[in-house]
Amino acid sequence: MRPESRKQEIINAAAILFKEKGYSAVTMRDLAKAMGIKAASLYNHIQSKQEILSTIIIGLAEEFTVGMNKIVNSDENTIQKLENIIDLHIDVTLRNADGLASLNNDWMHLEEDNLQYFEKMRQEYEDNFRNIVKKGLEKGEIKPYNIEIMVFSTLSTLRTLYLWYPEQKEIDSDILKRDMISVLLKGVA
Amino acid sequence: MRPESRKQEIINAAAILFKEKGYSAVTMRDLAKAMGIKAASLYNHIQSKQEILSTIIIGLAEEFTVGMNKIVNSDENTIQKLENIIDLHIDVTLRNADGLASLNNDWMHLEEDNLQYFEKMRQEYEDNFRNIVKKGLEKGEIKPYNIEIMVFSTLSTLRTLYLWYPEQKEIDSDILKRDMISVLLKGVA
DNA sequence: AAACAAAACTAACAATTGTTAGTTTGATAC
DNA sequence: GTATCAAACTAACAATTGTTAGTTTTGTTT
Repeated sequence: MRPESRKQEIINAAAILFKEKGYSAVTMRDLAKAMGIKAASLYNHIQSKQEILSTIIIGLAEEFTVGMNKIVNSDENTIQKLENIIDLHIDVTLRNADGLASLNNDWMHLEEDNLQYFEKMRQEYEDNFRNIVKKGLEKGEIKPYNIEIMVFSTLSTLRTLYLWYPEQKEIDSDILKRDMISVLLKGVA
Repeated sequence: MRPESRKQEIINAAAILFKEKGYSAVTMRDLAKAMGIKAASLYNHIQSKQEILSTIIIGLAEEFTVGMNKIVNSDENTIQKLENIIDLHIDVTLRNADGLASLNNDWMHLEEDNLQYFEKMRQEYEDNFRNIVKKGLEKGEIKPYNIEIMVFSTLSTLRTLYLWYPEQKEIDSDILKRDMISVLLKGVA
């Protein structure tokens, strides 16, 4: 286990606090206390509170963008693509559940350039998702319900995984993937 | 349309701002500006910023509690009960989408008594939901997937409706209910 | 027109915010 | 043992925060 840089330790601690109270409610003094140092000392490692937030969010957003592009450019069928998207979300969630809280709830506190960059990535991600569902519907691979409702319900479940999965210590990640695919694609009734 | 009290107007304006930036990032001066008055004038109508938050959240939480209790105590079968829960969420979302943002994202900023009260209601709501699914599974009315995954995926979709539905002006609420029930209960594949 | 209440205002407060400047500590390298 | 450098510290700042006190405006009722 290679030792993390002090900067990364600070970012990890911040992600936990941001998850608990949100970016705006966490002060640099809160973060310093969590690290066992004084607030001013944080600035030996980071440039600003904003830098912490953008590091967390932009990194994750780029992970999703890269993952989605691979899936879009593959030659698998619709169902397999949807399964791979579910996989992607579960993988990222297992690796950085805390950061996903910021991605989901605090992206609007990003400043100018990063905010635009983030919104562009999110838009493209949703468009890619929507197009996969649309093509699957045309090819008859999935049922003819309203596209927006299918996209929304699937995406909102995957986006909220970070809140729920870390609590469920009993469930193995492979079992989660299997049952998640079943529930999202085949329904419960 | 009976004229709303000034207090209620302030609470509605606050809910919109809380939805956009979160409770902690909205200042009383922001809220005053949205109302076209000065911050100090707000205090002729409300007691504190905290009172605004708790009014929004506790009211909604009680609506869900009352609605869920009616469903639990009805003698309908599992699928019908799940349909009624979907209905409940859609109804509340249509009536107060802005307030639901606070319920979902800012409940942790409630203070002592209200925080405990809220957490108790949320716990009981989730327990009721889980028990309905569990009973349906025992009676063979729904498929034998992992209960937590079914509860979580359904609930996360319903809880996030507020983010999405107000944007979809094309979709009629009855059609939404029908397709939502289809997607959540019968799957897409 | 006088009285009253509702709702706005100005001015200020004490506390907290992110951040900077300058200094001290502690370990490693020479 | 001295130089070096990362990483901590103390002290302070200007701005912003929720809120209070006291006053003026506005509109309605008598």
